[in-house]
Amino acid sequence: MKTGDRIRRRPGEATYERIYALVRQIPAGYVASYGQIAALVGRCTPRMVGYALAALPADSDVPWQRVINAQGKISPRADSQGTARQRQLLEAEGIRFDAQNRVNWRQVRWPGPELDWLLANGFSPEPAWTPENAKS
DNA sequence: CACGTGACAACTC
DNA sequence: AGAGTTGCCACGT
Repeated sequence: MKTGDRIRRRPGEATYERIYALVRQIPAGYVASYGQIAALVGRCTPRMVGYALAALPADSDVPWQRVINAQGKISPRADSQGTARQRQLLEAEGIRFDAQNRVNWRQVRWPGPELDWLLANGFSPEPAWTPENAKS
């Protein structure tokens, strides 16, 4: 170990790629929060998840629309049309929004990947916390 | 409920 | 090679 090794990450596995790998596991009909993804990735902030998703190319195979904020709402961003598109994609997958434009977390929250998948892909078996849990 | 605070990697010159 | 730019959040008070 040299003095610059703050974060141990596997060679070739950039943080963004790990975020993408995780988001790819979210099945249609479920959504995850930025904080939930961040907790699974480890050494990652919810904001970074947003950064990573914002950097995705349009033709990406990552289901970015399945990640929303802890309030259960679609995060506003620069391109307002993108927000509408995200909602459209989610509704096509069966996600319902209430009058406040929020989803019902208890119904559609992604439980997370299988334990063996986590282990096989170098993720921590137990996420420290999720924002939704921390509040309650 | 509104506000301020915390905290990061990838890309582009 | 290094500095500057960019970008979809959560929490406590």
